Order: sequence, then structure tokens, then C-alpha cells
Amino acid sequence: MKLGKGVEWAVHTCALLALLPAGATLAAEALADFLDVPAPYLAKQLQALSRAGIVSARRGAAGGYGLARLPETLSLWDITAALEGKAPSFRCTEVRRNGPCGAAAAECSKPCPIAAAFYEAEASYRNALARVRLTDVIQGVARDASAARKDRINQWIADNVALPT
Amino acid sequence: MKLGKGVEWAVHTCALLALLPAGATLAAEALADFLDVPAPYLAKQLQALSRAGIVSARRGAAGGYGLARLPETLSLWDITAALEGKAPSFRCTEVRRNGPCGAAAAECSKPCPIAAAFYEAEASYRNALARVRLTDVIQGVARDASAARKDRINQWIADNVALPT
DNA sequence: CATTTACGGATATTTTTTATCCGCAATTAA
DNA sequence: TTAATTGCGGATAAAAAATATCCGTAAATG
Repeated sequence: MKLGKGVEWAVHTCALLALLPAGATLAAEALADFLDVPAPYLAKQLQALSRAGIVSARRGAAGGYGLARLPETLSLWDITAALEGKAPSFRCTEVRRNGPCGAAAAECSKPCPIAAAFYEAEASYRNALARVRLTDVIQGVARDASAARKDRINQWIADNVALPT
Repeated sequence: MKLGKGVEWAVHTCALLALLPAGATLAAEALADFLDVPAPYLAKQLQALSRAGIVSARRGAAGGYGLARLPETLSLWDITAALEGKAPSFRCTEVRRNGPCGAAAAECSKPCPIAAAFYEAEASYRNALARVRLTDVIQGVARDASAARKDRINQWIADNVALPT
């Protein structure tokens, strides 16, 4: 039971994009440079975020990615679901129907209680992630960062941002 | 983010073993037959459960597996952790240290707030599974099963169980 | 029109999951 | 003691998924 590393990258990416002025963008290449992760693979994650409506993409010269939603309306679950999908991690193969003592169809009108218990646990997980907004993440990161680092980040943004026309 | 199918098998297995008389066992082969799953692979899962102290193994003729704990002291989390490990599913690679604006070591005394949020969500998941005891699972399964199916199961157990000497 | 950049698809590599097999050790019953 | 049975651990292999890269195309800019 593992999450792809794209999730970590995507959260950092969104936290960075939230710092941009409205309408401004950062190119995928620049984002990969900022995070120091493989550019073509990050590009794939960005495309998934774009399809999910979490970031907005602008093509062409001076194009790139920006946040498509207000940071307070974007949760860690939104980002996770965009990259990992919403399928449950517990896969019920209806083992209860198997074997010499398998249940008949009529006995399976309710979901298997085992699967139901796992689905409920996953709902707890999902809700916990849904309660964490991007604004919370940004606050946490800002609390740990030195003033010098914040300055460097602002400078880097100024050097790499593509401003709206 | 997926759970191995061994988890499903293992829960069904434990639920079945809980029905055995004290000290009695079922061979791995018989269990695979009951669940209709690949015997050598189920055997691997059983070995892991044995190492975790969830089932007790007895070798030799008339050997097999029995539950090592009382069903009310065994949770779905115990079984899941035995097979999947306790490592978090979110893997923090300390991206915050990366790139041109990476955080200095001194800024990373606290865990990354992103990772912390995921770890907390996983704790919710874990706790939800830990609250479900094997007795609860058995009750749920029994509620759905017809009287005829329960009879067949008891008969099958009688035909396959290895009684203690 | 030339340049830049995201998009989608195809492809390759690595890792994980799923699955099988075998020799050994342990246990029991004859 | 012997023979049969059964779990254990390691090695191996096949299948699937995650990770990573590349390229042609479309779109936007100047």
C-alpha cells in the first residue's frame, strides 16, 4: 500500500503555484528545476492535475501552469485523488463466493462485511486528507522556513514567472 | 495505493480458523481449497501470519494452522500490518531540501508539514481498522449466511480439520 | 512565421506483486 | 525407526504497476 511519489511533488507544486500573482504561470521545466525532480515525469503529473481542474495550463510562449482554484478550496485529497484515482485500495474479489462452501448470489445482496470495514477505514483516511487545505500546508511550510529562504523563493519566482499579458 | 490480495485472503482465513475447536488446525492446502485461491501463494501469506503470531503453525502429519489469539483480540489492522508492513504509504523524500531554494538542515527539525498531514490521515485509517475485531467480522459474515451455508461450512470443517492429539 | 510550451501517445526501465517450486526441518503414526 | 505429512525459507519466474523518457502535434506568443 504505497502512494506514488507524484503526490508529494504535486503538493509541493501547488503550494508554490499558490504564491504566484493571479494569472501568472510557471513552466513545467521551471517547476522541475525548483523541486529538483525529473522534468518529463513531473510533466505527466502536471497534465493529470490539469485534467482534474486543479491547475490551469497555458500553452505557447510565456505559457505554463497556474493554480486553477483558490488555495482554501483545494484539499490534499483533491490532489491525491487526481493522481492516484478514487478506486478503493482494498480490492474485494468476492472470495465469499468461492470454493466448496461459497455463498449463493442471494446471500450477497449486502456488500461483504470485510470489504465494508476496509472501505469505511478508507473513508476516514479520505476525510482526514479532505480536511487539510492547501492554505494549511502553506502556513505550515512558511512557519518552518527562515526569512532568508522565503526571500530566495520570492526572488526565484520573480526570475521564472511568466506574467499574464 | 493498493493492498495486496493476500489481505483479503488472510481475513477470510482467520475468520474460518476462529470456528475451529481449540487446538485444532487446518492444512494450508485445505484452506486454499476452501477459499479457491492459489495454494502456494496463500502458503506464503500464512507464513507471514505465523511470523506475526496471528496464527500458530504445527508441522508434520496432522499439522496445519490455527488461530494463535482470541478472535476478540485480533483486529483487521493486525492482519493488514502482518502482511503489508507498518511503513507509511506516503513516502516523504524531503523534497523541501531540494533545488535552488531548498531548506537548510536547521529548517527541517520538524517533520515536513505535508508528510505530517498524510501520516495523520493514515493514523485515522489504521485506527479505524484497529477498531474492527475478528469477532465483528465473523458476526457480519454469519448474519449474511443462510442456515444451509453454515451447515455446509461446519460439515466441511469436520471433514478437513486435524484434531489435537 | 519562428519560437515556446503543453498535450497525448508510444516506449523503455525498474520495482513490486503475484505465483511457483524445491530442499529441509519438524511432527506424527505405523 | 521408518514413512508419510506438513510448514518453513529461499530461489526463481512471470505479470503488472510505477517510474521515466521521447517525440510529433497543437496552441499561443511575439
